[in-house]
Amino acid sequence: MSNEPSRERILSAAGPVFAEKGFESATIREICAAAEVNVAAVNYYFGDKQQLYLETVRLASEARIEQIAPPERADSTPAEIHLYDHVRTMLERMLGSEQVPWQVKLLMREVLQPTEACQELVEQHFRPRFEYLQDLLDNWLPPEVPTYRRRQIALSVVGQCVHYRMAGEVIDLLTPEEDRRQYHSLDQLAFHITTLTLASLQGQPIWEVDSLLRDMLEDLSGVMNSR
Amino acid sequence: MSNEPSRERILSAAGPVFAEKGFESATIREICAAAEVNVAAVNYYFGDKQQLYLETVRLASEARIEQIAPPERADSTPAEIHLYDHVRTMLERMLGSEQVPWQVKLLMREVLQPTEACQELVEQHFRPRFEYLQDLLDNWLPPEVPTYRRRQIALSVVGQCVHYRMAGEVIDLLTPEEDRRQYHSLDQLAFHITTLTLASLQGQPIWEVDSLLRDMLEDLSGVMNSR
DNA sequence: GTTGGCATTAAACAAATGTTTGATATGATA
DNA sequence: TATCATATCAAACATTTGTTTAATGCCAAC
Repeated sequence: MSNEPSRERILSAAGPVFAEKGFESATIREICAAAEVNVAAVNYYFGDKQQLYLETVRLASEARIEQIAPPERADSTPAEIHLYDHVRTMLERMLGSEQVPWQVKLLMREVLQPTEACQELVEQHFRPRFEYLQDLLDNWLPPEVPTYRRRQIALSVVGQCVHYRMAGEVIDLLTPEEDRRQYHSLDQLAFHITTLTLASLQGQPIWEVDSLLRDMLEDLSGVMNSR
Repeated sequence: MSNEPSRERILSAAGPVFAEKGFESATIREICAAAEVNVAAVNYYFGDKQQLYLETVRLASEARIEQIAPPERADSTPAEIHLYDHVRTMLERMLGSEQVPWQVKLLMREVLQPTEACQELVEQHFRPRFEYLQDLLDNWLPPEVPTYRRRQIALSVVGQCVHYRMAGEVIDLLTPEEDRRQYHSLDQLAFHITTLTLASLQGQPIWEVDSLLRDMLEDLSGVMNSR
């Protein structure tokens, strides 16, 4: 860590600080202290505070996407599993690892209160994934369902996932700790959101879709031990 | 406005400023300038910046809740309509009026990054409404569905609503402006979220629930012209 | 009219902020 | 060795921050 060149040390240190405090409240002095470099280094390497911030956001989104990829599946894998994979990957990117990674906190700030960095973020990362989700949903939607309705359903899926991150602390206050430990694992959240979505698309109540999807997942885990 | 007593003028001015910039980035000087009072007035009336902030959050939640109440319904009104009303009211509180009211922005900040003010907020406002929603869902859930599953379904409903506020700016980037104008009205968003939820509970695909709920709403609007 | 408590004011304070400066060290190149 | 661009440093700079102070204005009560 300490033998990294200064420029990289600053970037590594800036990420968590910007994520935790936001652009305004983060101070160059705190970042430089964490990076063990002189306060003048930020201006020397990046020009000013804002350009350091922009560079940090760029790295954050790339890093988080590359960190967690959806599992590879055989072509014959049923669409239900692909939907489950997508939901679970989304959740894992946002909730994965015991404490929230700084990359996620930083991206959340951009979503909630976009700066210059946001447009790039949407086009490079969000839009492609969102369109893939819409294509997935076509497996169940009859062709006469209009485009705007497809988008709304996809937004519903994303909204359910994002909620556990955005409102995470409030949800924790609303949920008994016992239940949280037991039922808020990545797998179980992904399972719930997938079945609720499938139920509304297939015309079966949730609790029936539950066992269907559960069987599919168990078949898979016989073949490969993902999950 | 100018004849209000200073203390109230400060509170009125502080709301929008805190909402827009957050606690740290908002400055006492800006608030006092907007309120047309001396910089010392905040410390005189509230002690310090933080206590002014706490007071502002308290007022924001109360104001927003009282501003928008769900419509009154006859006892015979079907549960589907009550669910629709609840969803629509939630959406209206968060999205209502053309520009986002400062109260909502402030509460969003608390949800995303809770301070002292958040716990009070949850117990006073969020928990009662959340429990009402869970009770509503019991109309469709068979009694053997466990408590944690009820809560998850309720969280899914809330998550879909909140998403349009939290990620509003990103959703705007993902949605053609034409579609936004045409299909993102309060009524239509509430309609979509309600039917998707009902579909998953009743075992009918969305597009069939659509016409069912639409008929119910039209029956109502014959009696009273809410919506 | 004087007193006394409350409200308001301009000014000052200490601390923290982003940024700049000028000197010093380093290490390759000639 | 001398040269030179790069990298690092402590110190200073000019602002801005929340907060305090001490003086002044106001107005009802006695």
